[in-house]
Amino acid sequence: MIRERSARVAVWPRQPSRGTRARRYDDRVNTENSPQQPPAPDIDVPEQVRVRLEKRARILDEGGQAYPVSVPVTHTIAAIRDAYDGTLEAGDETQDLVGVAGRVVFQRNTGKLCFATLQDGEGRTLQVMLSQREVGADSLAAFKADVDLGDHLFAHGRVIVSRTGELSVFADDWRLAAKAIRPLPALHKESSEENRVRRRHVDLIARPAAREMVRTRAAVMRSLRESFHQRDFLEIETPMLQTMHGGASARPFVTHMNAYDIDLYLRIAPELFLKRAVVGGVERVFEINRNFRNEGADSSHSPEFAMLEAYEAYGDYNTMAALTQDLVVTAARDALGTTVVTLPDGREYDLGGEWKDIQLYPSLSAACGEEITPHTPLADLLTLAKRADISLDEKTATPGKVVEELWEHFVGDDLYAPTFVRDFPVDTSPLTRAHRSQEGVVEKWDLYVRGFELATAYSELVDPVVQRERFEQQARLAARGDAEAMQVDEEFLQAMEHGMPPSGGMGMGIDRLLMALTGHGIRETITFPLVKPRS
RNA sequence: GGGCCUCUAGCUCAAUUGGCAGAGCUGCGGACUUUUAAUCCGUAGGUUCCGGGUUCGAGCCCCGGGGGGCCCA
Repeated sequence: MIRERSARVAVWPRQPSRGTRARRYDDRVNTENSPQQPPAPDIDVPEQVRVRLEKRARILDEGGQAYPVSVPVTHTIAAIRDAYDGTLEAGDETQDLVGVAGRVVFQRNTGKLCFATLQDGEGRTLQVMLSQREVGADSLAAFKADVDLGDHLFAHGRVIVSRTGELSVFADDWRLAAKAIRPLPALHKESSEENRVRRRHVDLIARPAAREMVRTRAAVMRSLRESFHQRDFLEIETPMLQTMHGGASARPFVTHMNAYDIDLYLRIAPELFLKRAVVGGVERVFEINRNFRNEGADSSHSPEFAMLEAYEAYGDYNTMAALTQDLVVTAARDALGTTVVTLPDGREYDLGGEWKDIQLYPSLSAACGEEITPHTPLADLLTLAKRADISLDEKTATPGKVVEELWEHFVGDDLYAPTFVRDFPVDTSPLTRAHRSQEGVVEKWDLYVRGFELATAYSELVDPVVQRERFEQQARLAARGDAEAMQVDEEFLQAMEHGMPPSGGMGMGIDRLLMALTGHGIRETITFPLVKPRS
């Protein structure tokens, strides 16, 4: 059995506070619950933390509990609100006894009658009233001495409504449910975005929008899975640690496996494994899981992000379009209750109704005023890019890459209402089959919402010979210094050689779906995004 | 990668031309039996992100570094 060293905070007996210097403690000292351990002078402790540590120690000293194993809760805050809100008038008292617990978010301690507002995880609140007449002078004094903002408090008593109309538990008994050592931030002021992200646990206590985002995200995940299950898709988990990186164009993270002494890649996409599952007969398959890309981090990119991929045998990029539209619209209805998204700036767009459907080359030609086709020479495209002030790495530039850059610059940013953009260049889509009727393009669409790419889908390339050629092309790109190019995945090619049925495949960024549905940045949609450590 | 902005008490923010580092909330002590961010009186709380420099004197000016944000690519 592995024993982990427990990290406990050393607490010392009450000392007279003298001077203005912050006290210190050493959180590496294992004191095994002893409040008698002397402080080790190592780390500064703010005054408020010191005071609360002293309260904890005193409570333990006096034989009380700062962290009881449980408290006898009989009702949730929500249950009491639901049962009594609107049924009682100011001053009404019931004989209904309840035991309730929550975090203390406001305290109004008057002389002989104290008020505390308890909050649950959803942000619903309930007032507790503690009267000296009801609980006794000693108990009320202890309440004032022991309970701080941020503590978890348990109260037992009758359900009443105060004279000013606030639904309350009129306590006949109370206990500390868990003592908070760190103070809450000021609840009526917004924290800085950095603090919100770095200390999301505090953000979730303090900010309703943070709580809502977590719940919206959960509702979206649940909705997506439900939509897939209704269509008889199976959910599987494919490897996150891969010996080759492939399935997308992106720089991978590299890690090392000691047992085999080999480098492994954190996956950039689950695509190749999901296709192997389709070859093996899992004909409707999806996965929702994390991808990792070793690229920049900004307001729309995170190095670690949640991805949905789905494959359907005997489907194509048209069936995937219908599927995707339904997934998104259903998720909006399930999570928001409407298909109309209202952005924080007041802007609105509707995910319902018909979605726009445009083609890449014609829409680019119209936007930049020049005819651009799959046959437009690279040199002409580069000239256009230069004129539009788009800087490119000419060493690794291909016609398709430049066309996509041009398209994003001239068209992509303005697409707020959902729009499918169809039929992409061949050389940027090595896993996609050639278009059934148009030369020089592949059957691929990108879905744009709110100015960014939300999803992409292909009629999948299933010809193993063409697939091998495309990989070899990628390998040549890699040799020219393109770090995003795919490697030749022999395992995957052999799987394809066993025969993959004609299929449609789709990938969607889950974080981006949340961004599209809520209008917030990616760091708000991810509960605990990666943040740069402080030095 | 480039440009611009930003970092001050636990939290949110001030600080005039370079001239004694402040407020509100939180904390601590006191008063108060119907409060809603309770109120009132008193009080404590600082490595002004870090390291250099200029200056009689730097939160402020200069150089370098770090964190964060926005815009561009």
